[in-house]
Amino acid sequence: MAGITMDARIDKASEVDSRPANNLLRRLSQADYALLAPHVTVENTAANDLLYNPGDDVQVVHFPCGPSLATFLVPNEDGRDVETILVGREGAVGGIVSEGFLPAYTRICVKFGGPFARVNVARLEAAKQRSTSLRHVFARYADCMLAQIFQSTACNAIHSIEQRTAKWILAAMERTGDENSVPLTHEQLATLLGVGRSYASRVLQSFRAEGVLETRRGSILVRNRDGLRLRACLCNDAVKMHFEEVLRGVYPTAEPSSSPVRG
Amino acid sequence: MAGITMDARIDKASEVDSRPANNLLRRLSQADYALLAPHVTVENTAANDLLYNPGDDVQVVHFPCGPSLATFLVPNEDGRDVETILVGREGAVGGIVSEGFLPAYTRICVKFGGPFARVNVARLEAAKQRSTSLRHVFARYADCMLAQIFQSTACNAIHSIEQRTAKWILAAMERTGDENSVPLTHEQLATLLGVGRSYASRVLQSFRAEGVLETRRGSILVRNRDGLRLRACLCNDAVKMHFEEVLRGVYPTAEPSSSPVRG
DNA sequence: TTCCTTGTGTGCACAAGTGGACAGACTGGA
DNA sequence: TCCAGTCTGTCCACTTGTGCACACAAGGAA
Repeated sequence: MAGITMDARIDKASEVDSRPANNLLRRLSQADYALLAPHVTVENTAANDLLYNPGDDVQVVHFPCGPSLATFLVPNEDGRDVETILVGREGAVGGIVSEGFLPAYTRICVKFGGPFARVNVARLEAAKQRSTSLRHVFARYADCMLAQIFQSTACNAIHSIEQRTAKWILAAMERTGDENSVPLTHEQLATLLGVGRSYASRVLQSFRAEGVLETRRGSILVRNRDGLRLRACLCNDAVKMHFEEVLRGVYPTAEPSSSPVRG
Repeated sequence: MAGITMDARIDKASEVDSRPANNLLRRLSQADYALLAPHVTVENTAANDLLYNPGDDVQVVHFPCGPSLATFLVPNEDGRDVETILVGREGAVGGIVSEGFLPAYTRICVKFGGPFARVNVARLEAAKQRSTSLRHVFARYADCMLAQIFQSTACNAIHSIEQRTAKWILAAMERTGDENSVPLTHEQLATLLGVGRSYASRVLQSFRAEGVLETRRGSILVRNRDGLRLRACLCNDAVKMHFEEVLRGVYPTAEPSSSPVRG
């Protein structure tokens, strides 16, 4: 514990690197993370795994790591779920706002499979009670998540399907860190936007005609990211700005945050 | 303080009645409310007063009382704000999720004027630190508010303007306690739904043709509430159910909660 | 009363999005 | 290698919603 400054710095750096690849967890101070560390486990998930169904007791917070992605689905009278927001390595799902032990309102679903860190919500709440700074990080993230949902509400009200399609693809790529592909069928894209499949195909077709992307069976390859940005609404950017104000460095940047190794 | 049981009971009842007419404040135990009471003030507002603009530091929690109504507006690139959720006497606005002292993401606007109770957010947070039960009431409300926004996101994605119009009118009436009128021009209705004015007029016209409502210059008179319910999506009900599970009795019922005085 | 502003009803041409259909193209597994 | 199931591109008729225009109605101020 009482190492010289240099050692402490090195310890801290390597300690952060050994944490799960989730920006929220990595944002915590060493002391704060130490409160959680004994209760953190990591599990692998596959696409379409369900983390919560409406009405489930929320007892575990899930932190997407690396390229994993979760979404909140709102069930609908026809049985069609509507996808609302994406959560990747910048955040967490489950009891973030409610502080747990309440019935889930939405369904939470793994969109792109991969590792998720898990912490029991009671352990997290206990840690929040012990550390103000830890509590604040989570309150700040809750605020960012709220911003994301608000923006999404507005976006669905007024932006065209073309804009929303482009937005969704960019948002997914930012979070996974994948520079140019999204593993998604037209059908899945249509469902998550809440639109008809044939129209989704047509939008992709128009993007393809303009050289913005290519389509493969089951995936979309982005060829011109700036072109896609031009066709997207600004909802992503608005949310990103709020993240930067409230939780600087947590929102994934375009540059892969992993290895800036040169040489 | 050390009165006999009977006196205490009477004290409590009258004490609740003397609180501002906000269901969240009235839901608090006497002890919890006592922590807040010294810091509660009540102010009158007029329609279109702004409580927060995006970027403002959130320092005060506002509790709509009686028929007052606030809305969260998401600013848009064209300058058109998009209205997202309504908050009436079942809730509060400002720092509910963020716990304050962060820049506001949305604009918060008084939709229908009237009294609002105000509490400094730092005072509220201090009270939450002292009382677990008080903290839980607010965490539960935050969860309900989140549910409301999620539902709104889904609603905007898939429900028709006719359904959303009916939903909005019903939601506003539930909250104000006004049994059959909503003070709104077609223009305002259109703006808050994010649609064109002429189409909003046409939807109202069709409702009128079916005997569901009448229109006056600047207000809408509901003639057949069940008919309106039939034409609305079920989003209101889904949110209401979550309120009942999580914060029973806080969501305003159809019956005016005020004076069940007989004789 | 008269004027002037704001709100309302409606017509029209057009854009956006739906939902069903179907042929052809991929791809994994037998 | 072939088959079956899924995914994709495109067509079509139709509904929903847009945006603009314009005449008329209501109601407060002078």
